[in-house]
Amino acid sequence: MDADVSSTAELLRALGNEHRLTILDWLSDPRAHFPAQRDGDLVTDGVCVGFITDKIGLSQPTVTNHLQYLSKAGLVTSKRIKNWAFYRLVPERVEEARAALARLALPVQRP
Amino acid sequence: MDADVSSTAELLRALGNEHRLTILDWLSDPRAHFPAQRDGDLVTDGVCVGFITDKIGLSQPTVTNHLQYLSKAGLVTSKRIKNWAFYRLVPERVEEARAALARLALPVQRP
DNA sequence: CATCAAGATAGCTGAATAACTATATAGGAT
DNA sequence: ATCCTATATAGTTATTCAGCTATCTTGATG
Repeated sequence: MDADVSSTAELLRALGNEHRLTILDWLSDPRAHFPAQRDGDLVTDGVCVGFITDKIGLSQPTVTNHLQYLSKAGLVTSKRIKNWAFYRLVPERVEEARAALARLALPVQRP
Repeated sequence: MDADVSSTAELLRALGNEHRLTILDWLSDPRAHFPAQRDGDLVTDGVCVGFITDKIGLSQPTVTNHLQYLSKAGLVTSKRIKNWAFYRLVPERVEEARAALARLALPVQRP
C-alpha cells in the first residue's frame, strides 16, 4: 500500500466524479458512443473534445477541464491533429487503480 | 456503467484521499497494525477511533470526519461498545469499486 | 454526585472543485 | 487578409474538503 498512496489517491480522486466516469466509460468503447471522425480514428487517436461536449451537455471549457484533470492523473492521453484535440483512454492506469484496491477487497483474516 | 454512476463516483471519491486510503489499509488487516483491545475484537468488532488517531497523527475530530465520510460511502461500518466506537472495513464495497472499474480497464476493440 | 475518558458535534478557515462566460490562439477556408 | 471553427486559457463564483480548536454527550468510576 505505501507503494505510493498519494499517487493512488490522486488516481482515485480523478475517478471520483460522475461526469469523468461517464467520459471514461465512453472512451472505453468510442465506436459504441460516437460517430466516425474525419481527421482521426476514434480508437487509435481518440475522441475529439467537441463530440464529448455535445454528448455530455456541459460547456466546452468545463469538458476541457475534466479532460485535463484526467490527463494529469494519467487516465487519458491527448493528441492534436490540425485544430482538433483527441483524447484516448489509458486502460493500464485504470488497472493500476484496480490493483491498488485489490488488497483492500481481500482483508487478511489471521487465526 | 449507468447502473448508478453517482453512487460509484461517491465511492471512488471516498477512496481518493491519502489518509482514508491509509486507514482502509490498516482496517483490512487490523491485527497487523494495532494492539489488541480490551473491549472489542479488532477483527470482529473493528478498530477504535483512538488507535487510528494515535497512529495517523491527525486530530481526533479530523479522524472522526474521515471515518464518517467512509461510512457514508458504505466502506466501513461502526459499532459502539461502552464509550468506544469501533470501525470495521466492508470489503464487499471495495469490491464494488473494483467491479465498476473492471469494464473501463478492458476497453472494447471493435473491428 | 463529581470527575474523567472517548467520541461526536459545532464552528471556523484556507484550499481545491466544478461550473460558467468571455477571450485568446491556431489552423483552414474564402 | 479575413473569417470561421475547435480548443485552451483567464477570471469569477459557489460548494465541498480537510484541517483545526473548543465544546457537548455519554458511559464508567471514585
